[in-house]
Amino acid sequence: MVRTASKSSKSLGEQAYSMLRHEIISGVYAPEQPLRLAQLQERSGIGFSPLREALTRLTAEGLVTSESMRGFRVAPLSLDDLRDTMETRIFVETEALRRSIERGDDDWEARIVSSLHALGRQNERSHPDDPDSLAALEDRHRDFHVALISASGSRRLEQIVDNLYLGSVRYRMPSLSNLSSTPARDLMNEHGAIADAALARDASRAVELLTAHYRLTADLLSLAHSDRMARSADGAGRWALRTPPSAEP
Amino acid sequence: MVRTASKSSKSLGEQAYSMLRHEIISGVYAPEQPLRLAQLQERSGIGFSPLREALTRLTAEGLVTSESMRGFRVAPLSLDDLRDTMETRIFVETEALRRSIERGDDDWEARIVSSLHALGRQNERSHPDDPDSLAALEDRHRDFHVALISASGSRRLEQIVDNLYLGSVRYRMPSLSNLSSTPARDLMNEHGAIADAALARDASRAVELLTAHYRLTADLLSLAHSDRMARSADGAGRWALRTPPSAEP
DNA sequence: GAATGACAAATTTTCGAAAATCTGTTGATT
DNA sequence: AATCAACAGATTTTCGAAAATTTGTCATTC
Repeated sequence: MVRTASKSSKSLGEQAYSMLRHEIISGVYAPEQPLRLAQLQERSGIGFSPLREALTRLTAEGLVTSESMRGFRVAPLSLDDLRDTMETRIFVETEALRRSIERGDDDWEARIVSSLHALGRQNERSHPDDPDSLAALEDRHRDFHVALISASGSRRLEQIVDNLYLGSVRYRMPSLSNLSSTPARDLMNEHGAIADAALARDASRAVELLTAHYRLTADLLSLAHSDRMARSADGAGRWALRTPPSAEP
Repeated sequence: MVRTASKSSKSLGEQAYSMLRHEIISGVYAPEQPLRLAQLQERSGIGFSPLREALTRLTAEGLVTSESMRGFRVAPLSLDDLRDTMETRIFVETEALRRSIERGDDDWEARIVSSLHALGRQNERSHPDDPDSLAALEDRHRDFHVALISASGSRRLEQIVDNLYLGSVRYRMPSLSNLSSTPARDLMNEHGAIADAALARDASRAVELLTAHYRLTADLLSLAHSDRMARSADGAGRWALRTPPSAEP
């Protein structure tokens, strides 16, 4: 029913993967909601095999859970997991940042400057009501953090960072519109300060700023998340943003 | 052709997954060797769909690589990756160990004692010529290291440890027979010392011992690995241990 | 009324063939 | 000789139906 709308060069499996990944991240499906193959096929026009492949991959990445003969569900969210994820990010990314500051060359500096610039531009351009622009903003945000640690010299560390980012972005998306407009927080300033410290090769300051940045994010997201939990306790405001295809019993 | 030989309660996809995982880890297939569906179907009697699912999952876990319309291959091995993986293990596991020593309760201590004991028993029982006993030894070894950090309080950290273990075990397997019989190394003593320090809540000593343990492992594996690379350069001793089903051009 | 079992519906999982894509070869052309 | 197109064979990817499994219902029994 809903068009797939993607590049034709990728296999259907890849298309299904990016589609589902995007939909889960942006909260189209509620946590723990079953992902039924017939339903997904209906929605996307993609057959069982590619859908299954995508779901298997998402399961391995932690966005989806599966039980042996009972199919797939959107992975749950919890305050504990949010905290754990953010603290682990701090632990891993500060190390990667230290190493990058130690080893970074001109290209690394250039990547930081340019990704920070792109983030700023998208930030001006983005509007809280436009989901596409928010997704783009999220991508720029990710690019910046990737750039910061891109001279760590450890492929493994970078993979871990990427995976942890994926684990945390789900908590951010639904409240991004709130956050970016919160006057109490000037994200661009925080990012700029981190970039400055990194470029000045001031490792301890950069690490300090990055840690504060993530701790603050964690706290704000915790707040937003417990709000949501509270609200979804009464039946009124359900979580799913679009097309809750069939309410759960 | 080759019997599947597994519990019937699991889906074929799961069976295919554990089978392939085991075969790749134990070096049945050479790194970079293409894994052709027809071939795997022949070998296992399992259909395309479950095999594909298993390969997708293994790809997400880093044991297999895939290119869009060219199928799957066994992931490559390299000295750089070995070093990176081991250093990252040190970084992550020492932190997890510190936290476990801080937070561990009676159950944690019991898990350490019992897994160390099981490791010792399997070590006596194992014979270098029996692949099954070596696989069992490897499992006990893993259990012990998992037990050490099992009180870290961070699910994410534990997942990362598990994934890194998977990344490193491939380097160990083929040379396990050499290693365990090397007189220069008394693995059981190393493990015992680590366990003692952990149980005595001596964090810095435990971390020091664990680091030395992994560094030594990394060095020995590096040696074994460059030996293999050198030997496989001339055509004679190919890498694959069993059934190189059809030589690559 | 609770528990049990049998049956029907819904869903996942698997298979085998068809479609799409890649690889290598042959032969014609420049 | 090098380049290229067309073709055949091999391989991956996808589809749709069949098989296996779980879930829900309803009558029967205790």
